[in-house]
Amino acid sequence: MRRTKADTEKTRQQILDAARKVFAERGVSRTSLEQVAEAARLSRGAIYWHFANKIELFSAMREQVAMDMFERMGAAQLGEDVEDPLGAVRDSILEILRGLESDERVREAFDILILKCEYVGEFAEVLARILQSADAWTDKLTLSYAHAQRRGQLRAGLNPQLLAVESRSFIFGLVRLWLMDVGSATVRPQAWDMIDTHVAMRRA
Amino acid sequence: MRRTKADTEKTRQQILDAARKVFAERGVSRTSLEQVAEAARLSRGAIYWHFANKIELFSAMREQVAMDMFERMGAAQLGEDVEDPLGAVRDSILEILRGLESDERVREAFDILILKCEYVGEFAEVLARILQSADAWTDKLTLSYAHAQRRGQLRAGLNPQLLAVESRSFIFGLVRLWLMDVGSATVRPQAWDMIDTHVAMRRA
DNA sequence: CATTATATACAGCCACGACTGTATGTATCT
DNA sequence: AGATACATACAGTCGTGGCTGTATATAATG
Repeated sequence: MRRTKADTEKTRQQILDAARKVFAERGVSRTSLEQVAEAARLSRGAIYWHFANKIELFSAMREQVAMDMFERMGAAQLGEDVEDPLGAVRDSILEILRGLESDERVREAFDILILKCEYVGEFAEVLARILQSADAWTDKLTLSYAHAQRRGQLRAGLNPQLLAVESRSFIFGLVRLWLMDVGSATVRPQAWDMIDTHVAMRRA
Repeated sequence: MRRTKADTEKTRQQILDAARKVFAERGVSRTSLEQVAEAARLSRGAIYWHFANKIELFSAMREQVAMDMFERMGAAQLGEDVEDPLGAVRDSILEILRGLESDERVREAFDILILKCEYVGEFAEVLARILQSADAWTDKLTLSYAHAQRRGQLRAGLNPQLLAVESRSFIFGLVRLWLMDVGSATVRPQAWDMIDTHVAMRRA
């Protein structure tokens, strides 16, 4: 059966895709590697060959999507001293929402990370990494707000650093509520307007 | 050994307290009822007498703390047409943070609900209830913002309803980040100032 | 270039422990 | 005596990790 290196990589990707799917459906802890194998139309042997155990699989899945999002966010000129820093902030936030709405992989991954995973034991380390990349993003936000302040775009009496962490909190909560609101009752229809309001309040 | 009804109720409370503790330590799914029993210095028989299974125990634990928080929040005059509606909003939000910092039971419960639980299967229903009570709180926020608008306290061009859901998102995110920030590195020291900033931006 | 040796990439089996739910035993209260 | 409030014993299920088997790719060798 075994063929080329490309096939091996394809198998690995199959496993990652299947894991994301099953994790999102059944939650991480309730998912057995047998179930992942079945979804990938492989055996547990294949999974154990590519990943040492469930956490390594989980981490790999997470990092892959994180890289995707990182690229996506990089498109917005967050942190750079552009003409309209607040516009960059807005674009950056909107990009997250766009990822949630358009990309199923992103949606599933966020769903797992926020609602279908218990951050305990080995998983606690994953939490630290999430916080870490969130910090990096916050630093960029701070820069953009500082630039906005220098350019007189910012409302008086506001601290760029505080604005950044406030924005981060808002977005964390927005994503969580967006995911919780599966019935599209209250959060999802208003998400875009919320972001506009969020940024508008910062304007001078 | 166990005689009066008060003793029975005490046993029940012991179980709930032990469950909260162990859930927070090991996560809900990794916690066996045997471990809860051990922490409560009882046997599994006692747990199965008071609760049908793990979910019922979990739900009971959650509802108890939710009631506590509900009372606590009721103290602030949120939704009422008071002299300073924005102050009521601020007080209400601060009360949450105060609960997190002062009451270990609240802290543990939020920790479980936000970071140590997978909302899958039977637990998905719990999520719906959380969203529900969050909606109720959002309605009160909307009222307060509307009152603020009528009293000219609100900045021009803002929609009370949008402000309310934006606030809700902010708080959800704040609580989550506060819990994630166990090293008290970035979030916790700035939490209070963030809330002040959050409300200040709404002021006319 | 053909053959051989070895590493790779899985599939399948098995032993073990952990947890659940229930059934039964028992002491205390009413 | 009956109901209550537990403790204990038991059976059944499920997941893990390790081990074995094996077919194929890749590298070494002559």
